[in-house]
Amino acid sequence: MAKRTILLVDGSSLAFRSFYSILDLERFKNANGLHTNALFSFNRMLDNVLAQFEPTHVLVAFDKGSKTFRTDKYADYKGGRDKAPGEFKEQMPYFPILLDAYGIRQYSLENYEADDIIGTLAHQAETEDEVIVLSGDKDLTQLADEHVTVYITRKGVSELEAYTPASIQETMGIQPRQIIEMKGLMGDSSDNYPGVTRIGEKTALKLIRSYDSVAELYERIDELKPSKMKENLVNEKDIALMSRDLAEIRQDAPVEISLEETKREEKDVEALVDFYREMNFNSFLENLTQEPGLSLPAVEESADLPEYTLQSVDIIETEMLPEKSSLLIEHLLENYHEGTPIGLAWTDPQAHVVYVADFEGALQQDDFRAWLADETKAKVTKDSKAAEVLVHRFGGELNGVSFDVDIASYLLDTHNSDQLADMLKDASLPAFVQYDDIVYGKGAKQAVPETEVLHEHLKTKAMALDLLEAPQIERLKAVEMEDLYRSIELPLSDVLAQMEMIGIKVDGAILQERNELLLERLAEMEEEIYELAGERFNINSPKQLGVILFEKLDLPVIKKTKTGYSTAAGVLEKLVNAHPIIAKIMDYRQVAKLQSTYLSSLPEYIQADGRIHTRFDQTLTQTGRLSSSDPNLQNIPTRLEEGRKIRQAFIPTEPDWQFFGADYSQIELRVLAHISQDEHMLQAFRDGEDIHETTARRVFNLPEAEVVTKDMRRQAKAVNFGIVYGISDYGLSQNLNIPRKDAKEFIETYFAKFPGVAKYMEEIVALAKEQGYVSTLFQRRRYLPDIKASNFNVRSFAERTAMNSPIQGTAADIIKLAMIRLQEALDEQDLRSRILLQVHDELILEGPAEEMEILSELVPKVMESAADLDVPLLVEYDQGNTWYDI
DNA sequence: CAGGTCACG
DNA sequence: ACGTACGTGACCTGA
Repeated sequence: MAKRTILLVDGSSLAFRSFYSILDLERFKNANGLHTNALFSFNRMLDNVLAQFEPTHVLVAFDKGSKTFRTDKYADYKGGRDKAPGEFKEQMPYFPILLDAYGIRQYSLENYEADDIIGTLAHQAETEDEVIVLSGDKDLTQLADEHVTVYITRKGVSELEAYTPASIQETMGIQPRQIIEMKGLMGDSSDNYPGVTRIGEKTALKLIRSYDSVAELYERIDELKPSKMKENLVNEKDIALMSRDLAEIRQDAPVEISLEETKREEKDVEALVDFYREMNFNSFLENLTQEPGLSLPAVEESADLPEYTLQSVDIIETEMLPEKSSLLIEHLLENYHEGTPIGLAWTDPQAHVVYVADFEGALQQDDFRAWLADETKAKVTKDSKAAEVLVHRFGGELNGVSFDVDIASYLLDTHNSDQLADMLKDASLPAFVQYDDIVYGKGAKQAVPETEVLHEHLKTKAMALDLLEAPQIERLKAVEMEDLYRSIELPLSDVLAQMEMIGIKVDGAILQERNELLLERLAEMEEEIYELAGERFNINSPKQLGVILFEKLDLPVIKKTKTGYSTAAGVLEKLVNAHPIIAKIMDYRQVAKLQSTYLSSLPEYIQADGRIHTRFDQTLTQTGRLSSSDPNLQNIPTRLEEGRKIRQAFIPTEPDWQFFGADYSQIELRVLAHISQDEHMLQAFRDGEDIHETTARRVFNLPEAEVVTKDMRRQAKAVNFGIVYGISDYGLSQNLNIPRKDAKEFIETYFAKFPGVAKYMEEIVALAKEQGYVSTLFQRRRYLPDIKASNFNVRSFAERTAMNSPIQGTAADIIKLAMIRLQEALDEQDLRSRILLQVHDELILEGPAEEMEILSELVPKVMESAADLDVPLLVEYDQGNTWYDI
């Protein structure tokens, strides 16, 4: 018989470990909302293990129910355990499917645990077999012998530690089988059986080393000197014998499967593909295609899908350009402001044709350009903003966008992916489109496939757009977001496209000059810091800095991170009087940030037109805000003067133009006043009061005549921020640098003084628990799957999010609406002024100096009237020659 | 590629 | 008792 390598896996233990090894429940969810973290982690571990050991035989054993012969003997066996979370349990039924697809046998046995199945089979192995036992539970190490090696997972399930008789002898000084004896004496807290009072691992080991076993210990109990320990041993003999019995893994369970039957079968690639598609495990899918000899089965096209024909065209005839169409501009660009798309496809949904063409070639044709620009020709798109920018960059204009599946998908659930296959599944359609990562690869391996493959992919994607529009509209209607979609998000996409295309002019020379200056300064600061530290080290490395501060200089440790000492700004602030090096480091950090993130990087984003074209992501944030990237122009420094100067490099397009900035004053607190209907807050805003001052006056119980000091206002301001964020005493105490108890009192006083706000906070959390989501004034939704989580931290986080999201999200809705109306007004009045940037609660425009007066009227008017709240919206504005000046 | 840090609202 | 303020993106370090 050929040598067998037999892998025996403790499925129950490893499934559970896998769950806790990736606790990102949000990210690991498939399109149906099923959590997939345990399955994913288990699968990854399985791949590693199969590759490492190349077993010829594999069996995965599972527990069967919670009733076993052990619970018969001791009712509390494994009692007192927390119930497995629902997020884990829902994944259990899928382990068998995964393992079946892998061609791996599974087994479970009434009244026995997985351990016993493994013990029994390991025992049946022949001497020439190599047996590998894999578990997350150290109890199984008792099975180790000459031909059985036990591997226990570490660090989640990512590492394996081998246990052999030799290694156990070395670390514990006993034989593997004696682990049972040791457990008999010490018990096991996780399996919840007792052991002898006051005997822990150390004592148990000592006794077993001397007496070999529990049985022998009691035979020779007289050899023990009288002691409390001896008394306990004598008194609790029954317990010791029972615990020993519970600890022993059976090697004679009535297992009805033979080792030979665990021979591995071929992977069932089709089943695995189905499984991975269902779970959205794209990386596994991709790996599968790269295994030699395997070809990915085509995604099945369901019978009830319309048949489309693919037509590749060079010369585009007018009859190929329908009244209504789905338009796909395919690109692999990280940043669509540079580079060239790899393809173009559009549909004729009536004729069931997908036309595929070369993007650049098509844009050189007048008929096609006219069709793109014709706003009466409706186009369903995916990421219309990118499409618009790309068409524009290649000499065309895109009008008539009637639908954007990315935006719809995002509104339906902010967690949704941008992959068409996922959207099809969400719409209960067959997911006949391949994932882009699979067709194109990802990272360094990304490449354009051969034409036939590319065209087929473009065809299915374009078809998907045709099919998705109707169901997505239906779903938007069903959740009352069609209005948000049509009145805000879709028109906003066009406004953002214009803003991105216009870009903002930047004087690179100013930045470069300043960059060199700061580089010199940094070098000097480094030397000073080395001097004070007494050695050279990398100041940018929190790890090295931690060693210097908290070991070498022995400064008090204020806070720890997962990996070591925290050296964050808040910590350094507390240490500033403890050592002169601290101030230098704070200074260094500030300058280094400016230098690396802004001064050295921004010039690289200046394109040939002398302008920076950021991208605004409209389908990313969980609250409805925009985000900006490559570069992020929403976090250009302003709070500190030194950083704020960077804004001097942002200049208007023409010498006689100016910037115009307008921002909402306290928009989030105004929204809160409106949503909560707190009478005091409403009154304060209606009376035009300074909200932080009013808050201070109420919280500190100041009579009319008394003045609110700066410090009172500062503290009240922090509380107001905290309220908007979903306050916690700890957070406030950190922010104000006050004891947690004081912060707690602060919050209680606040809620007593603003009972409407307190009521809102309670009600919104209750509502979130009831319906599973919260919404903004404009019906934008954020689902909060964790709102009922059993884990305190996870649940608390969701609760704060429930309080904050309607506020932040409503503010986002309002400014979005303002942007659309403003763009309309600018167009209508034929102004040359234009919107350049949005920074959450402010808009930055540029225009001819002579239009500034008009803007001073128009912009605040449009912004203030964007929403009709029960408090006025107030907009502050300014104009200037650079961004610094507004 | 994750974690720490820090820039913005 | 738990260990956090809400929402982002970019840079650096060091596995």
